[in-house]
Formats: sequence, structure tokens, C-alpha cells
Amino acid sequence: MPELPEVETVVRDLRAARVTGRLIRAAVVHWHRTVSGMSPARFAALVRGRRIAAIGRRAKYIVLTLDRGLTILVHLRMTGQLRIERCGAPAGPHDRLVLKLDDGRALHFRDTRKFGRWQLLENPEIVLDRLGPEPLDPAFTAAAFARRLTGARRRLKPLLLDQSFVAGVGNIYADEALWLARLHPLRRSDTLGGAEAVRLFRAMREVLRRGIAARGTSLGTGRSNFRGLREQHGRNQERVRVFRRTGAPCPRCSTPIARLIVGQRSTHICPRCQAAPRASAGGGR
DNA sequence: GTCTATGTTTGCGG
DNA sequence: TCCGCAAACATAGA
Repeated sequence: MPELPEVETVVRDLRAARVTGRLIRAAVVHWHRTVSGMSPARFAALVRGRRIAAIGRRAKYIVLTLDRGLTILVHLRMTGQLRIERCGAPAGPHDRLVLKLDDGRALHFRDTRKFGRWQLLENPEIVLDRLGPEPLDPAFTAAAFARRLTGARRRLKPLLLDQSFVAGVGNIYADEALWLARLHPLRRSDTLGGAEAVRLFRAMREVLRRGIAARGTSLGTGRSNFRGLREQHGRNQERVRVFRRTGAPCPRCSTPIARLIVGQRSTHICPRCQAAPRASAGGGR
């Protein structure tokens, strides 16, 4: 579930909780595959005694910069959550990894589906440099985005979800951005005119900013849905315009929202506002 | 109880 | 280059 706005919310929560500057007393790994790239024992040994010098975000990664040249990249994938507990609090049934801090608190990583990953790296750039531009980076311009769009020949929806094309957009915000820009998810990226590309750029940024302002999207009631550091759910689900609103009226024209599958992902559109590309469903092949 | 869908990413084959 | 599919897993909802 967590996309850019949700990860950003967690990062801000961690900073507000003053996790920055804390010393890691110990790491306890309850599910070995949560640590990728090295054994849990090696991870724990390398992390112990290091200070968390900075907390940041790149795409959907939480970046914990440690002292003495190591960085932890945390990826929440579908169901990962971070929570602050008292040190000594028992690990819950889905807690996969715990960092014990030097101030009596512990950072618990809860991940029901076990897809989340923690990597400890000397050179995080090796991972992070493969990602596309940050959509909210002030230096990222509509012109640069338009060039990337026309430089690819792919359908818009899978392209927005491609982390090497643009970093941090997932299924919810891709559908919301395409609706706001009035573009069909099957449109091929190289068929966009200049005005359409600018519309998509602005729409993508707008829905991401709104998502952050609402502290993320928490759909459904399950425990594995997105929550902030202290279990707070986000508010963006109240502001979502098409995602999982099949049959509800389009906020712009009242036509019922339709659901289709694009690139194996469920996709929601207004069939009237988002005109289908002509010719085949492949988008002009 | 059974069946289907799921907000992510990666790697494979065509 | 691009697309479809499967896999990594567990749970919610019908």
C-alpha cells in the first residue's frame, strides 16, 4: 500500500518522534528474509552501536543514514509498517525486525505479508541511482517530464508505475493523476501533445502533494492497511476521486467510474473524461 | 468454509 | 523495447 505520500508520512513521523540521533543498541530479526543481501546475524552485528545520523526518503524507500558510512534502506512493499514501542515490549505476531534504541524505545517493523525488505549498504547509490526522478523535486520540470514521456513508447499507466521512469508513484496515485489530467491509462506516452504532458505532470504532483497533506491513503479496515508511526490512519481515502470507486459518479461529470485491468493492475477511470485511445486496446499499435 | 483480490517489486520468456 | 506472467506471502471481503 505505501506509495510516496505514505512513505513520506512515516519519515516525517520518525523525525518528529526524534528518532534521528539515536544510537542502535541492538537489532533483532524475527523473519530472516526481511533482511536482504546479508545474513540477519551480520546485519545485527554491523548495525549495533551505530547512530542514526539522518532519516530521509527516496521514492518509496525510507533511508536511514547511519554513522561511519553505512545506510539502511527500508522498503515497506505492500504491508510494512513502523511503530515506536517501549524497549522490552514483546514483538507482535507480524513484527519481522526490531531496532532497540538507546533511549528506552524500540522501532518495530510490522509486515503481515513479509514482502518488506531492509538492506544495509555502504553505497546506497547503487540502488537509489537506478530510480527515476523524484516527482516533487523542485528541479524536475514539466519539460523534462515531457521529454521522458515521448522518449518512451509505453502505455501511460505502466509507465507511471515504472520506478525508473518516475520514482514513488503507485497504483492509487497513478489512477488519480490520470483522472485529473483527463488521460486514458492505455494512451501511449509518445502520442501525448505538449499540453497533455504538462497536464499529466501537474496532475501527478498535485495528487502526491494532496496525499502528503492528508497523511496518506488508508483504504479498508484491515490492520495491514497503511498507518502512521502511532497507528494513525491517513485521510486521503476521503479525497480519492476514482481509485476503488467503481460505479460511483465521476466528480467532474457524474458518469459512473469504470474498472479495467491494465498491466495486470486494477485501474479506475471515468469513461467519459478519459477518452480511450483510438484503434486497438493496445493504444494505437 | 471457499474463492478472489490486493496498494510492490523482480525476473523470466516471448 | 515492451508486455504478460509468476512469485514472494497473508488477510479481507464476498
